[in-house]
Amino acid sequence: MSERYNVQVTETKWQQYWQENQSFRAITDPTRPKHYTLSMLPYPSGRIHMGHVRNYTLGDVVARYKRALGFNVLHPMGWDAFGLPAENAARKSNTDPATWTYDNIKNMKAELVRMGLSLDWERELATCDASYYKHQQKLFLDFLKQGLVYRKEAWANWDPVDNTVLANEQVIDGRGWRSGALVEKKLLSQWFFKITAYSEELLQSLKTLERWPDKVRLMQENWIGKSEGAYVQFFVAGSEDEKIEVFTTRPDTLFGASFVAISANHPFAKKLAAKNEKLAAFCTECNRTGTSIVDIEKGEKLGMDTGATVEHPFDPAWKLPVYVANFVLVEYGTGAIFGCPAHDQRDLDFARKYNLPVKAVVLPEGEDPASFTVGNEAYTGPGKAFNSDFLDGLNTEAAIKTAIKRVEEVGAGKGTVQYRLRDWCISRQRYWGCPIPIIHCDACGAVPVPEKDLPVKLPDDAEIGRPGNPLDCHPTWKHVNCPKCGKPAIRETDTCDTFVDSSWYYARYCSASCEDKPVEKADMDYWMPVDQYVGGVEHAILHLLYSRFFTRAMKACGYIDIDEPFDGLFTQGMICHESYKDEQGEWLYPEEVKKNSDGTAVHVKTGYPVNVGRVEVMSKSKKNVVDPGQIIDLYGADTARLFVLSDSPPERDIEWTEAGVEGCWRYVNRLWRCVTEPKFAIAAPDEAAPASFGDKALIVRQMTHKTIVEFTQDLEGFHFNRAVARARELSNALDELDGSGQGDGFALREGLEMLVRLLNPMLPHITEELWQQLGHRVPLVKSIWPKADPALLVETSATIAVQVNGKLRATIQIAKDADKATMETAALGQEGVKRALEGLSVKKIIIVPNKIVNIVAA
RNA sequence: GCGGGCAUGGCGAAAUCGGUAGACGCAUCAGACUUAAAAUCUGAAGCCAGCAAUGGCGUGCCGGUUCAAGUCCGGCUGCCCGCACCA
Repeated sequence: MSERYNVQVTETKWQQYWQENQSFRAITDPTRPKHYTLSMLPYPSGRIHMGHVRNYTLGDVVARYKRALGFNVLHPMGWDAFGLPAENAARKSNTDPATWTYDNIKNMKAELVRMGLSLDWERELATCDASYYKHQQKLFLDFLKQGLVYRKEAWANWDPVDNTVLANEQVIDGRGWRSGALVEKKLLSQWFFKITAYSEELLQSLKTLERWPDKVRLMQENWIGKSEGAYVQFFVAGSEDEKIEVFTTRPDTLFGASFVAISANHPFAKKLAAKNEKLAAFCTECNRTGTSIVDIEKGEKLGMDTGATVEHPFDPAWKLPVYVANFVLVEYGTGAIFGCPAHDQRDLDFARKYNLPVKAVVLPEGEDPASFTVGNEAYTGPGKAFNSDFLDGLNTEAAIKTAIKRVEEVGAGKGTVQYRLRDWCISRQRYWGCPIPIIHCDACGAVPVPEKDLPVKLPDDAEIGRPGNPLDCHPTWKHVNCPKCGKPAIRETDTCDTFVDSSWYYARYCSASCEDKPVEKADMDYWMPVDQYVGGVEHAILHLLYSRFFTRAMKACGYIDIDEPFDGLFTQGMICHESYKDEQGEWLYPEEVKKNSDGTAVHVKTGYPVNVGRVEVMSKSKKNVVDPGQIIDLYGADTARLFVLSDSPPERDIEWTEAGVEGCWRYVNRLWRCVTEPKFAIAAPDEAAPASFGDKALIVRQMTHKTIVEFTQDLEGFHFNRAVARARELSNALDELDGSGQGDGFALREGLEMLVRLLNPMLPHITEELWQQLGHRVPLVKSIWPKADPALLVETSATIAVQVNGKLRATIQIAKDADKATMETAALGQEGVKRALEGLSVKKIIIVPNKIVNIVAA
């Protein structure tokens, strides 16, 4: 009788072994094929959560599997360590963001180590470390030289009480989250990355990303939002040269125009507002809405007639009213649109509200031009132009071309391509971020910090608690001399958006120890691109798009030769959990809540009732998180890993429940017993296969080899839940052996060894231990992935379903590839089939070899 | 509002080439072992009717194509994610 499985001892033993042997150290070696497995780097919130466990387990399975296939695997980890939560925590507990962040990193690293991840910790980085961000500052300066960085005014959410810029997240129902003050929009001079320089390239290149999910490519395509159309100018009536330019994708509907709408921040609106108090008030009101698109799109569509009119480009005598509208954004297109209510729903709603004409100019197929009208639903589809002068009779596609041609002929605009994608504003008016390396001089303007002066370090004595930007308020930090003229000047006090930090970390891992430049070209050439990137689907657009831009920008600066950083992408589903709020509306952690059997819940300490909220994505801000550390304490890392791999496909969202972990724990123990306490003697490690096998042993061997093939396919295809199910099926099959048949001992050893080897990427600790118990000296971490014996994969018979009128009436066992006549005879001979055919005559028999016989009868 | 996705037993799911719906597991129930419990082992089970054999119904809803639909097509409904200053 061998001992009960001791998780702690085994897991610690192998974690030490890996560390002592540097089993996962990746060394640049151009003679070997490489595989770069990357999981998205975590934000150091303090503790790992189940989403991390899922993400890193998926990545680790890939890394370990690829290592077993013989690849030189790079599998690094780091910390996305700048950001708002550190400032908030600092404010709350009166510490500084750096201490809070580094403490969190220390704790979380210990937890990751306990998960048994095959990471190369030598390459660990933290984005808040000057040794990282000094290179980021260098990249900023390089991009600046390449013309990829510029400065312009942009709107920000402004809290007038706290004197601070608010993130969209900090704007709640139009008010600042702390002060409760009504949020205003404020124009600030900010830094931008010129991502739009690559709009077309970023769009076209999506086609080459074959190992990305279609949905992510589609989302990015829509985000870039290429549209073909025209700029059209509307001259302001009664003015010689003043005009409003609009962009439209539907110039074919110009004859259906009934108004022009401009943004509250359009120059023309500002000019009019200067002389019109009511209009000025309306414009101010428009600017109260937050900067997020959701607020604007969901809010009530409002407009105000400016009293000004413009001339229709095809008929100067035709005058259209000009409105200021809250849904027209100055940063999109030209900040102005023309409204064609009959063929655009938003324009129609607007027209109905303000009693503007609705004139149909596109006739849907099959409609009569005399009777076709638009009610409260705009017709946005294609058709034939009518009521449209020279466009009459043309289909939509031809009408668009003809309209553009005419617009160009009359000098009222030109055909163009437009993208929805906007340049990336990287300025943040916050402390805990990478300082932007610029010095503002009254005489010289914005002067780059000389490279020898990098890094521009954050001061460690900034006051976080006060209103306003801590860097700006710091007594000394921002005061420097201009590098150009030497006169007193002021440092840029904006820091970088944290998306900048995470846009190139994957490249830095490859050259983690390089001190004098961001990356080493030789490392880029060998390791990049990332072969398999794994992360949350919530990053499908921004992070991935920014990283794609960064790679191109780094290429422009000569750091790298590739365009696309991530060759393969897997987006895992998210982990959801119920959320809880106390009576004051404060979020509560699950462990603070006791659930009653009737679904209600109370606070553990106070006993007060708790509101049970929806099941939603686990997030720190909502506290609906579960601590994986406790799971590992109780059951060990292997069980926790198996749990997140079992049951649900990795791309799907899952709801965390306590149930299920126990089942995985039982399986881990069952595996242990199968090897350490076999029901009968298994063959010796080096024993040759017997000359022949009994029926059961043969079936088990076939199953073993089939499992190798299918398990491997499932790993390749990221179907880890199926792979787990197959491993369990093989376990069940091995249990059927009793040692009485010929070759049972051999079949059992073979099956157990394969099981242990296949499960190694998922359960790295226990499988190493069992492999050793099975008498092997070379650990699995240094072993090659198993291969199936083709002779054992040949199938000799098939199970055929027999249907009568599409309903299953019998199944038959028949030799594989039996001919149709044999199948038909066998099918008609079945009792169930005869019964179902009683009183009917056979009309037709459909036979699919090796699959089905369907008898159609009436 | 716009863009993207998902929907199968009490629960997580499998069936990705249109061909036996529910593999594998969780929870449940019954039995074995035990003084007892835990652990372990054996067995049952989609739902409805029936002692059973068996029959009917079943993949969110409505309709279509097909010998055959979870799978393909059209139209809904519900839920989830992203929307540019959360990371």
